[in-house]
Amino acid sequence: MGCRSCEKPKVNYRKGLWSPEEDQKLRDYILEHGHSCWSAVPVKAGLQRNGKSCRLRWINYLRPGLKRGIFSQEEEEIVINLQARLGNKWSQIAMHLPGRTDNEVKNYWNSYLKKKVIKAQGSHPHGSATKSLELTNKNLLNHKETNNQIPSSQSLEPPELSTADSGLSLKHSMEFGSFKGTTHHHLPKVLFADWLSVDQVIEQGSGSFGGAASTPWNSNNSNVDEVLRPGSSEVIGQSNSDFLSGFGDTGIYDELQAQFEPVGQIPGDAFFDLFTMGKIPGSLGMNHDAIF
DNA sequence: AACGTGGACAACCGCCTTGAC
DNA sequence: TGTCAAGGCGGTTGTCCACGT
Repeated sequence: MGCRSCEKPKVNYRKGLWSPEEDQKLRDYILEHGHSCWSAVPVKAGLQRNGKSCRLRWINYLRPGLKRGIFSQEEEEIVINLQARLGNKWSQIAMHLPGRTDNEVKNYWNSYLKKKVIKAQGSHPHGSATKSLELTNKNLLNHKETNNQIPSSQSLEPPELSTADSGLSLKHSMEFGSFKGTTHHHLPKVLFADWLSVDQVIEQGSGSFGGAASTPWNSNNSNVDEVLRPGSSEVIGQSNSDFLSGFGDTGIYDELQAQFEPVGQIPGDAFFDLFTMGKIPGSLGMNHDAIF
């Protein structure tokens, strides 16, 4: 872990929100060089941030494959269930939710799900397991029975095919009729990663895409590929492990880079309205299905 | 229209773990 | 084997924005 070869110039690190320009610099740098040493990234990328901040920004916001916006019913149930079993092990919980970060899961829990669970417990004061949780476990059991893909209480490792499962669930959640009503009232955010044509990347970079093609998430399983392929789902076949970390094949990333645009640069009125099939920026094309 | 309030989310802080030296 | 620095993670805080008064 330690990287003593890294230079550590004393810098007055910038704090606070990241500007689009900073995002651009960080993304450009990582796409070209990877991040073998986070402490070196800000220096080499020309950022007045510390390495930790860069890492966090990349993982939580810039990393390809991230899914933003409203949690689906299935995702919500997984969070509730795993939180009940694991406690606040957000990174572990996030492993079961492809495209979600621990920070996002944590925020969602703290701002919404926790209250929901407490409320459910309040309305069902008898028994530790609330009706909602019972339902959750039941649903998860059903998933497991049918797909054998949902984390069991015995194995808290990310299930090999959980992306496929989530993919199915998420696909289901995309159906208008099943769209979950939550307290969220924001329009879905669209990130640069969301319109990344990942299948193209995977196909072109098979085996060389930062090891992505050999991850359990998408290896040896055509179902995963089928489910996660743009057009059928919304996330790319990546786990929440550091995506693209330490890669060296810049050819692929040139391709990626050409497709990326930072979210901060998206005109506010240019969001693709999934539900009304409304406006879509011409530059985006339809090869991104990741709206949420 | 102005102000206050609360929710959502981004980012920071601090601790722990890991690995190089 | 001990020390140190980077990475990882969970808790907390800060900021922005929508909504109500």
